Amino acid sequence: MAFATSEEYKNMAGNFIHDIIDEDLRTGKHTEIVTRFPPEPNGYLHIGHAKSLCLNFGTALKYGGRCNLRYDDTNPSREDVEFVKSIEADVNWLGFQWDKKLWASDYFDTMYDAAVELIRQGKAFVCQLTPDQIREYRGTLTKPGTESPYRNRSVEENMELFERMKAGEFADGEACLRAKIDMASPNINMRDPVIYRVVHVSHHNTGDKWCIYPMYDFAHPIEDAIEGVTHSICTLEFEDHRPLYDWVVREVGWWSNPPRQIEFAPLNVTTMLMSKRYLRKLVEEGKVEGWDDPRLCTLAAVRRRGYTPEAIRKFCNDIGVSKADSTIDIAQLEQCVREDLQFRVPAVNVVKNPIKVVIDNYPEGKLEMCTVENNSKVPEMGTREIPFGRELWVDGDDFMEVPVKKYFRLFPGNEVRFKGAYFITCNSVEKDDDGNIVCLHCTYDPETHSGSGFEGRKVKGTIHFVEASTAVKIRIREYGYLMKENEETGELEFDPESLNETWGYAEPGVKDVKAGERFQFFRKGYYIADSELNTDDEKVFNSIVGLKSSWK
RNA sequence: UGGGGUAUAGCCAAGCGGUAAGGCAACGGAUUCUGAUUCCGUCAUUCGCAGGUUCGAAUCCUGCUACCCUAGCCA
Repeated sequence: MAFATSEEYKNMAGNFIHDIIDEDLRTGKHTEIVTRFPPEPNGYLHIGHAKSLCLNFGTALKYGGRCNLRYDDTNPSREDVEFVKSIEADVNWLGFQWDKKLWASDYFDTMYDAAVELIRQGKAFVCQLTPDQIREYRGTLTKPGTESPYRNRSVEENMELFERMKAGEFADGEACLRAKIDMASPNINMRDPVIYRVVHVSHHNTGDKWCIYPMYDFAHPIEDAIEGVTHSICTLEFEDHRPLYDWVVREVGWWSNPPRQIEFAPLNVTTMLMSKRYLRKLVEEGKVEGWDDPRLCTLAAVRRRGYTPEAIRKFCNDIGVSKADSTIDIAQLEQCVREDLQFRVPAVNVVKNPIKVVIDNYPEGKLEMCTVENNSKVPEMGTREIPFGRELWVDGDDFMEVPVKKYFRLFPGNEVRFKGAYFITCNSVEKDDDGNIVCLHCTYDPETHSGSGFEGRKVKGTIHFVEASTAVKIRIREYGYLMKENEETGELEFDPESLNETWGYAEPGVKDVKAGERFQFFRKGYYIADSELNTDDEKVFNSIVGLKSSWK
């Protein structure tokens, strides 16, 4: 496993969060930087989480600090430890190591004590309004709320009631603990927010010890404070909650140097939908193969699709961090993937929509081996031998019966280089009765073999081929992305045609490829041997990203 | 209609009173036994709009406008 290095982040372009940290370091407010990544275990991590991961772990790496992985498991009714394994695998795969692995539920005792402390100070009360009533009493965006009739209970009464809540004497929704702040606040989060609720559900970690659970707004600042988190980095939607976050750590009063919440804009990528809710729906409705369907934006999916952690980290560094709403073009992500792959992935000859070529002046039955580079940019990756013979397959895109202008691959009367082999001239096209191409009749020039130093004449085009008698048939799964723009509304919607299966031939060497190996298919882009579907008999490749091509 | 946020190129994004970095995309051109890669070049007289302060404003002030978030006992 190749973990991210501090080098990778030390020199990263500054962002406004690091400006704040630099200032805190300069003034001596902090000497060590502590961050955290706090997923709720209720789904798979996706590309959007990758940005948060890179920010939190990257910041810790940059400043030589620490970053904890902490599960925000304060609501037992919607979490599932099933997801824990995948979350940890994904964090590690992306290349990050947590300092400590923690659970919010480990702090339930402390949180309970903190709630009692607020009650003792007269800053929290047990409310027995129904959920509907609480909503009515809360007021609206423009109208202030009204105070709960239970707001002015005595400390003793609140203590007793809260104890009874804990003891299970109330059903779900019959009572809750609320912070006593300000029902007239223009910030709705400050209108006596609920901080503890009754949930009679067994918790994966604490079992049936509790039937009351803290709300996010109360729990999160306490979790951060307990762990000594210095900078609690989260997305923009929590900006309005910051006053409450600060209120909790201040009023509980147990921490002298409490954490600071800083918000950044969440990641959006064109054609990728980051909504966990929607992802779950697609999985449950069977519209996709699972959480790791390569069309999805989950880390498990892009891993299967063939993206590398290095490419994703580069992407996250490249896009920067700000508070402006943004949608990054998928092309930027794909460019990072190509950039990373091009120096570490070998090429393999593969043809799609194959067309048969017969070299009429080449001896029948003869096979010779041609030497080709595994990666033209990395000589250390060596060479391999591929067979050349009388009958070959070429890619459907490499032949045009009637060439358009500036097309310099195969067409009747044209001579091209078969990469690693000879100059080949296309003489005629043989067709069946229906007009379908049977084969291309060609001739080769024995003097033009690769490496022979032949300089007699030049050709403009170089194409690749697969020798027919040794060719391996392969299945190719070309993944688009899950969503496409509706042409009328412009809205993103599920694209049922985002998976296209096709087939082709590859050079014999692919028999030995192992699941998960990546290749550059000549002129076709980058592919990965599918780790789920690959068998000894059938090689299946998933598309990663296409090659750029200036020729249309 | 309250409160909170954000506006710099097609998409991101630096910039913090001294005359608009960088990346992606696009477009030219060179090299290439992959129309890839690589390489060079072009791409904001202007920073949402309107005023003001200043020798000087994307940066400071005033007033607008647009978009996002926000009324869970979710996180």
